[in-house]
Amino acid sequence: MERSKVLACLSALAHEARLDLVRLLVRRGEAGMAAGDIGRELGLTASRLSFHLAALEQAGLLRSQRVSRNVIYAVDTAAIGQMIHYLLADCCADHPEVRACCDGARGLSSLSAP
Amino acid sequence: MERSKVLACLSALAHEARLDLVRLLVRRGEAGMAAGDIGRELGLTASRLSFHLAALEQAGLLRSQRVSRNVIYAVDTAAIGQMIHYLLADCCADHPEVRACCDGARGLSSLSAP
DNA sequence: GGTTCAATTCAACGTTTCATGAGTAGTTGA
DNA sequence: TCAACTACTCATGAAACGTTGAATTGAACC
Repeated sequence: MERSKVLACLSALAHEARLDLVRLLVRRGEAGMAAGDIGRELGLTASRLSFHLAALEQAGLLRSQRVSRNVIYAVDTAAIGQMIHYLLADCCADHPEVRACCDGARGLSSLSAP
Repeated sequence: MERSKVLACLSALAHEARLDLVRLLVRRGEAGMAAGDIGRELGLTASRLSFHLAALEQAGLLRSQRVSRNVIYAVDTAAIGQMIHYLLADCCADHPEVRACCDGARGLSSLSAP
């Protein structure tokens, strides 16, 4: 994944509502979810929802598909994975401690400090 | 790592100059780097540098230490790891494809498309 | 004490982002 | 075609962000 796209993804994820959106949609998997259902689930107004969905889709984190009246949204799990891969490999140069914290739970420095 | 802190980290990283800062400092490791040297390396003015360093430090991604006239900055690798861990585990519910893309290189959807 | 270097803080400005509500476009079924 | 429904777009104002240059603080050296 290119640098500019990673920045777009980070920017898109750096918002409470959009992190909730991704969290919800990841759990729905490939099947995805209709925009209206998402709005009801998360308590977002139609325009706010549309705004945030568009931001995530433009960043490449979501895909949408019209099905009759509804528009079904689903996460692009590969895009999320690639973004994280960029952070780990390119940005952090596969730093072992970053990997450890990422794979494990807390990280070495948290363990060494009481 | 808490949700609000993850949002702060994402927000801090979603900027070109700050991603460069982290990339540079990760490669310096524990030793870190003086603010002036960072500015020369990345071609940032003093106030811009200071602004971005403060943003990263406030998000908990950097630590600073005054040494004589200089202020030495170093990344908190555990914090980066924990942020990524949150994205993988909490936000993406340890989705296998996200993990695969993150550990591997490209991800399944990129492989299936030519 | 005074000077110099390093780094931060501050105010100002323009830009971008966000939330809201109203209005618009596309789809369905009678 | 019409009404009902779903989802999107637009205009507005408020808030946050990013850049700049000047002023300030802190430490070291004469």
